[in-house]
Amino acid sequence: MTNQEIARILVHISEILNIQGENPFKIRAYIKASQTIEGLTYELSSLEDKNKIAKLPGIGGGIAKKIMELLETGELKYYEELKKTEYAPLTEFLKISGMGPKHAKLVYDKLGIKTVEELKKAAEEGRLKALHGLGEKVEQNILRGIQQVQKYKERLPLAFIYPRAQNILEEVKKFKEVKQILLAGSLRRMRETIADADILASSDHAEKVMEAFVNLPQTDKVVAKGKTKSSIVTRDGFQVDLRVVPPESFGAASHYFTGSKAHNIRIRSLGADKGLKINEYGVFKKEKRIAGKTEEEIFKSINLPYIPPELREDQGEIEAAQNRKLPSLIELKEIKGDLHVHTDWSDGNNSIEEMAQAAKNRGYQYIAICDHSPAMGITGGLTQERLQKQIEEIGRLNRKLKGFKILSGTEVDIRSNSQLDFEDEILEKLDLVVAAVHTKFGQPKEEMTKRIIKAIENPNVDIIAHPTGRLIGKREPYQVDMDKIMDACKANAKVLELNAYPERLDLSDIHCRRAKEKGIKIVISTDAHMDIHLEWIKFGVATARRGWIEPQDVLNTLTLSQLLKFLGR
DNA sequence: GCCGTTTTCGGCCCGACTGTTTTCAGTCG
Repeated sequence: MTNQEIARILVHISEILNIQGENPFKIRAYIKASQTIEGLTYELSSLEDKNKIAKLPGIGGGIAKKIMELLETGELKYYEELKKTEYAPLTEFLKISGMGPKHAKLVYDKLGIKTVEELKKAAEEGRLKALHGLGEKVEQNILRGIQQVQKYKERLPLAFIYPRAQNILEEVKKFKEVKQILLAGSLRRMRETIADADILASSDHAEKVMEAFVNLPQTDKVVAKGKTKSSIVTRDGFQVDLRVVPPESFGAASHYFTGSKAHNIRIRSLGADKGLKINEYGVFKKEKRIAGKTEEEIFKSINLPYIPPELREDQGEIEAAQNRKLPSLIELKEIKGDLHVHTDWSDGNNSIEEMAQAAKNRGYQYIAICDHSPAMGITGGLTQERLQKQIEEIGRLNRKLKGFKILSGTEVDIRSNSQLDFEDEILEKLDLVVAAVHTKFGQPKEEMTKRIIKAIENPNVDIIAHPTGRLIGKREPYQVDMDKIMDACKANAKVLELNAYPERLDLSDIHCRRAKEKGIKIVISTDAHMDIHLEWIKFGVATARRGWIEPQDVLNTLTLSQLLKFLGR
């Protein structure tokens, strides 16, 4: 059983307990345990010493025992029993915005409603508002919530929300009452998917800002409007929350509004240990505010160095900060080139020269042209002859360009029989070889793992592109043993790509962290099919930062001469 | 259910907004 599956079961347990009205701290314990497991860089099933499970943060004897039962038998009696209880079906209701455990229990207890369909019908017929504690408004909210769930099932990709949220931020920034402003929440932490956008601003006239905010042209619906906090749904169909605090609280509020929730709980509880109350307005000793203007002040009040937003998941960053062992994360400005881009020679939209110029304009020293190989017929993959021609063309362009280098490369297909789609004779002539799986995703884990390892072992291959093949929200990763892949990379001094294409982000943050632990280099590449796609590098860097990656872990932080030396051609 | 050089029992982060209420419960982050 995978970590993902175990985590999902623990969350489901917490949801059932929640509706049953169990102790909230017990419910939180299951959620915390699930988060710990989701953040692990290794599979629990591969753990030799299962006694270590109970030593994981937030996991004690009780949950550890349950996890072991899941690992050993594939089942958990406690969970199976829980699923048979009458409230178990109601967890579906918790996905509906505005509906929590209390309302879920209420509609079941009083009306016997246990499916979303029945709930919708009852709301339409006006039977919910008759219940004690519910009214007209709640009934309408539930109806709207059901429609939302049906319309927007999943969280949206970071790269979709980010520019749109940035647009709204720019609009709000124009209000003259606004002093400071930033994107907060999971957007600031750069999670790969986003449920809603959080924006934080400081002002001495919060109510005026609220008024202007809900009247933005982007607003489709106003979900909530208060004195300091409002929520809208944009025409693009995602929710934006704006919170306004006084300028002297901006740092405290930035920290609070950035989260994660688990990180905040730890920080506030560390404050409480020192007799300090930490909230979004500041750090308070008794009634007296002792900090709050900047985020640094908040961390300092509990003797911690600044923790970058991307690390704030309570996945070890607080301990690392306490021990002064925080990584110095890679930054966008340290990227010196893009080592996986396409051109109009295959399925890209721009010429080699245009891509090179765009890279040069970004301040890069180099770019690697990696068009597809023949097996990728639909992409206009290059034949061996055309690849030879492309090498010559790149040579011509390089003589023309000053202070910039175009590397000739390929994204060669790893065929299902594990053969590469080009002969070694031509691969040898290239500056860089990126290999990738594009077909037969359904292969059994063993075969797929062997298939990729064979490519890693080819001396001409430098990089494995998008190593798990996932498309966020669209396609699950193919079955592959990433531990074995990483070990093969280590043994052969090969590099794993973090593909920054918005729907890929593959390697994931967790895999990055694993790769770092194993001492494997990664390369952050955009897989750009247009010059403007080079911009996506920022989402790749963000994902790497979430994976605790430092500049020395990343191939394309090398200068051109260092890179050529590394490639050794 | 977890956790602990104050503790193995008694704590467990903190506040805004909404709606249905006559002072607060529920939801959300």
